[in-house]
Amino acid sequence: MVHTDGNQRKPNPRGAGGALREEIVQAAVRLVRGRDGLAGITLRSVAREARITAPSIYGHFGNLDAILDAVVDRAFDDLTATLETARAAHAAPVPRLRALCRAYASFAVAEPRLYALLFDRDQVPSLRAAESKSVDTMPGARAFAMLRDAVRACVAAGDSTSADPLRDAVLLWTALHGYVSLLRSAADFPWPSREDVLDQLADRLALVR
Amino acid sequence: MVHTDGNQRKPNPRGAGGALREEIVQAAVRLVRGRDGLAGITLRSVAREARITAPSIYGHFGNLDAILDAVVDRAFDDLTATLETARAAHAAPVPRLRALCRAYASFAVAEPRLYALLFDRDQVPSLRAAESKSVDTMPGARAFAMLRDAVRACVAAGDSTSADPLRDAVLLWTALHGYVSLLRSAADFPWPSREDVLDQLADRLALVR
DNA sequence: TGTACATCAGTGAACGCGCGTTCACTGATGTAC
DNA sequence: TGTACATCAGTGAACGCGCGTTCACTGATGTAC
Repeated sequence: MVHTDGNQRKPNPRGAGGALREEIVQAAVRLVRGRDGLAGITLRSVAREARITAPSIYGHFGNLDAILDAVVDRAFDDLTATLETARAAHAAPVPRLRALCRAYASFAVAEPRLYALLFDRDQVPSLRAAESKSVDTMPGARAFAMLRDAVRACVAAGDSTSADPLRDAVLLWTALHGYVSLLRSAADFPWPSREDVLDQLADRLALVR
Repeated sequence: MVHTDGNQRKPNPRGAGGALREEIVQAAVRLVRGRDGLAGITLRSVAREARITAPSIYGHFGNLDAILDAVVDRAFDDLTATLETARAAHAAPVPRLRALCRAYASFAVAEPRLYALLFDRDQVPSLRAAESKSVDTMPGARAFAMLRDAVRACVAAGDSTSADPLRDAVLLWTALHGYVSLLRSAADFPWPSREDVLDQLADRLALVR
């Protein structure tokens, strides 16, 4: 007996095989968010979480990596949505840029294991490198594009002296990523306040006047 | 038969049980550096790499995490040594600071999986958080202290306008970490040249005149 | 100097477990005639 | 309207494998007498 209680899934109706695919992804998301993070994820553990048997996975995903790819796409969607909400809340370029930085950090702090899944994976063994995706089709492209556009808007409004907004957006992104990554792995470190760190990074790297 | 060839270890001499401990650590380092990184490491794989049987590990380490802790310490020693070499090569504060940044990035690029082991581990399930180490006793303390002192030296020499060198060293460290981490996980990204990124980060975050 | 014995360093067999994957199957639902 | 059948969605048993860990052991080396 796989399930601990007597509840038995009843199969999805005929045309709705895709519904289980969605349930599998959601189960994997729950496990990644959970205490063990990536370490606790196996094909069988995802099946248990989704309350199905392990072989049922194969109808929807070829292997565990395919499931994780779907989780990555989902997490990038969530990150992008978070940033879009922050962007919509501010019209002036500089407050908008700072709000994006805060939203980025908030997402990473609120969902540390989901965030780590996005960026802490070694890319070499995956297929993504071989596909040689361009920037525009990279999963995080929309998120980065928002940051880049926000820097450009600061320049256009005369609030930034940046001579190379694209490069400076890259600098800001790397710094944001480094900050939230180290917050997680070096939690004991005597960090300055989050607002201070984020505002200083944004002001200095985007060359805000 | 565990070994593929006929070579049989001959036990270390009486007082030299510690020699095997060292060989185990070195074997684990080789595996972490190898293609599979952390994913390929098990207690048995370490034993195979060290050409001993799995139970022999227990004479020297309680479990796999204890071995990895030793690998982390070793890697931090290597990182620190790399930084010390770079520091010794320059006397003037600003060139010295920039050299430290370049050395930090070089280490991370040359040893991506070893570097990831240092910082990409989730700290929560480990014992390190519970030990509540202070900054001074954190494994990477010496490395960070070098960066901090380099920023302070720039201020003392009038080459930096930083009003808070400690905080600005933190900013620089986070940015360096973010850069080398993303270099690994987003290798497809159209990165600006490494020299440009590193010099801009150092100049802006350490407020070099 | 000899010899019995303790200690050290590591081996080899065995265990139970969870894993990925395969295979034949079941039972409900839609469809052709 | 019936009924045979195909298809769909998922089950359950089984497999071989590598894992961590235990246990009794071996054989070399040092030590007490």
